[in-house]
Amino acid sequence: MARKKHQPIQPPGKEWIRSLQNHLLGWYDEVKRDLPWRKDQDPYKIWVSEIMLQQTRVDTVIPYYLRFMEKFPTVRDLAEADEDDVIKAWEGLGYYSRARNLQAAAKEVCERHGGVVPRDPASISRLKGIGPYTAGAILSIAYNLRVPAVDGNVMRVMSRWFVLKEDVTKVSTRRLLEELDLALIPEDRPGDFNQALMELGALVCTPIHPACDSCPVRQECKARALGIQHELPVKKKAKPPAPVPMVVGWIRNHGRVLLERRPEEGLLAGMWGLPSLEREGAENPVGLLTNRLSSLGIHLASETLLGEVEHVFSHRRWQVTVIEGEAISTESSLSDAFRWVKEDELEAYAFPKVYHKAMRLAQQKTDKEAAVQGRLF
DNA sequence: GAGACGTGGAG
DNA sequence: TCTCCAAGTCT
Repeated sequence: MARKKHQPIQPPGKEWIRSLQNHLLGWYDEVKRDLPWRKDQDPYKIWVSEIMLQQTRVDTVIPYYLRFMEKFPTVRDLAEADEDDVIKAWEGLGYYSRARNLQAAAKEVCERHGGVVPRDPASISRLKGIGPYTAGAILSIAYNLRVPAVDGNVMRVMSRWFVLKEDVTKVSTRRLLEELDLALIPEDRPGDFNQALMELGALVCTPIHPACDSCPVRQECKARALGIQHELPVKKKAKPPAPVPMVVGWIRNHGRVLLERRPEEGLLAGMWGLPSLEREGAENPVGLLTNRLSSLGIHLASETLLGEVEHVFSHRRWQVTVIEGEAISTESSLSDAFRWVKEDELEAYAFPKVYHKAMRLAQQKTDKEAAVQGRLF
């Protein structure tokens, strides 16, 4: 069969593997970080931590993880929770589909697996949000099964060990590395070995300035021997986020603020925010928003252009014009996507970052106005 | 395979 | 300011 051809890799010998395992595990035993999800091998805890850690730094995850485990200590607590509470616990972490998928998978585990995280690759991989890396991580760390868990750290470290110049953003490269990684995992400590590999990537074999001089496996590293560790891994550059002009409204009436729920699909799916819409570059943002609101039966007594905030997503750059307005009346019936909420009850909602920025701007300006008024009276 | 999907920190 | 990234998955 015609398979895509990869750069040939010398299969490592038994001696080399043995030495690598000893150096890496010895180092890990000495310096591994004392992380909250490393206190035991509860598969649920490992699972939650691995989902949170997807594309997210350890330091960012820790406080979220602690709060999440306090709120949802077992897979059953999570399965039975209100979705809004789960999303609220995820507020600010990003990639919110992770939270929805995690809860959906928790329900699945309770209904079809008796509340026990499945321990076979096929079953666990069927759960929402669990891909090849996370499946491998949970199975090896929680159940000590000998399976690869290849993430960005592992790909970086291994591409340096073996001077692999394949583009690591390709699926085929990840699969090649999984094969190679499997040959390296010791029989007795698969979970520790996988974690040690990632720990090395996080603490020593870093993307920019790898600390080769203090690396426990520097003798095993081919890139280091050739002095080309900085050139690896090879990775295709991501496109910069495209600018998108937006209008967002801070619309009030008798101490309440108008909220809008975003569509179930796409960016910030299903989350609450301020009423917002895309605009073409040249359009008048104030008119655009007031038109939209009046089509909902919401008419404004006054409106003010407050300013701009910017928020960068991984693939989009929102350039947000923030407008403040006072609604005349709110008695018309709103669709489910809209809701008037008292200002002191806003904290019950899970807002993505971009709306917090817009709200901060609005409240700053509003406070300033109030201060001026206060001086006048 | 390529693009969607968040956020914050570092250099 | 800008670029790259951080324990990826889904469509």
